[in-house]
Amino acid sequence: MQRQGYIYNRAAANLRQRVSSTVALVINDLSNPFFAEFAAGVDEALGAKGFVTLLGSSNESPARQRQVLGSMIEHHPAGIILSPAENSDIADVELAIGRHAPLLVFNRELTGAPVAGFEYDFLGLDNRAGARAATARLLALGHRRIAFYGGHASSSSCRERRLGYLDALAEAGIAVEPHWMIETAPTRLEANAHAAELFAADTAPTAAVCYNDAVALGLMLGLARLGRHPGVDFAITGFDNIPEAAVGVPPLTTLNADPRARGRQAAELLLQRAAAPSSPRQSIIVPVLLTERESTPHAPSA
Amino acid sequence: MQRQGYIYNRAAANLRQRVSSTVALVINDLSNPFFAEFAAGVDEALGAKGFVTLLGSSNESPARQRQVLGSMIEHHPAGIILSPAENSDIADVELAIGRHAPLLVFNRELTGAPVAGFEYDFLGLDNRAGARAATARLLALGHRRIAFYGGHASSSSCRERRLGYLDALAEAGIAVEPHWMIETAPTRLEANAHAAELFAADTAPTAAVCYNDAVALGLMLGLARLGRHPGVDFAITGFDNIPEAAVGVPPLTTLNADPRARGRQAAELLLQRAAAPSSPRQSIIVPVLLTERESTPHAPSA
DNA sequence: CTGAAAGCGCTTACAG
DNA sequence: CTGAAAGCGCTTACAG
Repeated sequence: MQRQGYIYNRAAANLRQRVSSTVALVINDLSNPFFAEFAAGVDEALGAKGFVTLLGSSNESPARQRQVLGSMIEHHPAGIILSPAENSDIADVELAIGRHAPLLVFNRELTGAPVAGFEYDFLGLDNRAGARAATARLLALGHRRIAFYGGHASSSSCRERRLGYLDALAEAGIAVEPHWMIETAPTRLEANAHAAELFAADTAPTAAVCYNDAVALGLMLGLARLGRHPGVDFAITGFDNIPEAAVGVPPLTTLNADPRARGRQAAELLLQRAAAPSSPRQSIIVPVLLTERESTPHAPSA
Repeated sequence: MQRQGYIYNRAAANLRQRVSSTVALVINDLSNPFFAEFAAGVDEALGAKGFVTLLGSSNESPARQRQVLGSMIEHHPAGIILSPAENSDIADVELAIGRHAPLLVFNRELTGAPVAGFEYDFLGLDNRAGARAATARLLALGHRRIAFYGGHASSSSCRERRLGYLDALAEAGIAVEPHWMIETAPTRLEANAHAAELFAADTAPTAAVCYNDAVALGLMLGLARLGRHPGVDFAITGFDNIPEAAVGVPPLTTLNADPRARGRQAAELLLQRAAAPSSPRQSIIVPVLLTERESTPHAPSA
């Protein structure tokens, strides 16, 4: 049959059968290893089920995201997996895709008021419980002055992680000093630059729960610059468990989000949803587990 | 028109018009930042021209790559951008996609004998000239014992980079000691583990040209473990200029491959090709420029 | 059971 | 210039 170079035309078949063999994947930032791993996981699971991934990238721009979604929806995908750009509105997304394909939102909640009749599934990390576990571990190691370092409070994941941190401190009966909560862009560079703020007052922390691994690695550099020794006289935890975390100096204690597994999970949830469009929407919050490495020494006995 | 939720069916339009608005992108390893950036660049440029990216991932497996290409080709893309898995054969690729879509190969040459009538464009980096420039710079800084560190000699990019290194040393009239060429997997972890091999003989190098940035960053950790101080008593260069290179300790002198720009370039080349299917095939080798940072001190004056 | 016809949602070439 | 018909490559429901 195909010895003469015949190639099956799946688009024609899909048109006739009124089904789709594609799934759209729209990512806020492919150059972030966390999302790149997620995309790899999605593609892996979709490929295994015979689906092809339509890739789109929003670069954290809601305008670009709208455009990309609009272009994707014209290919009538079986579903859409969206890791939203910061500050992307429910109403915007609804406008772009209508109700023509099931939507799975990953990692961040959409902002704005719900739109009547527009529903979607959600897959996210248990940011609050994760940050709480990291903070609790530092408390168990004897730390009493613990900072929450990095991230933008405008992002839902940062707010949730801060809550978990506050939960743990409140439970231990510790009042948080204002200068223990330091806001930075969630990048290595910015985290490096703000390290000195931790030591601006005399109730300086002996440990920091960082917003994510990039921030934690940046803070390590910043501390070294200030003559401190992370993993020796200062304890640091991260969030995500990116590959660099294990090979940092010192190796970083962090929360394991396993983005590749999340990608596979997202793909499977979406395909289930596509098969059962009217069953109730789900919101799945995945627990994240602490992976202990050498960056979290005991508190100084002083 | 679309107030009532009408959505244009581009697949039907493509079928009727006998054109395609998709391009397939098959990547060997999305979790490598270099390729993730490349993918982001491709998607960006394709999106701007109204094309949608079909994403596939081979995970460095030629078998999986064949399968992915087969599944992509059924969607009749306007073209295929392939960053091949290691050891993927021309004949294999031809079998999977036939001559139904123009092919652009990125970064690595396909292996095996050419297949008559099966042609493709190629976009790659000037590995040889790049490595040569890095080596020449180390020579200019006074280094005389320079290693080539990391990478698998079975990969064409590693062989090419080694040739550039040898070019520069030969030009300077320096004979290479066997233990100056150390093979490791191209990862941070492996590069870290083999650092001691540099100092196994008494003609130990004072500098190393590394296969890529991951290897260079790993080697830095390994040197620190051995009580050496990269950027002070040992010079290191990388290859790629991944984001981590600029924020390492010390910041890494490296060759700027700008994968995102390569992605945009690949997309544009492919669309040109799709518009002019019969013009002669091109092989474009992009120069890579040295970005100097603090990891390359002068040779010790001893 | 086999084979010709109708139809998915578009676009285009052709008749009125 | 407008409107109905044909056709892209498939699948499916129906006639023989």
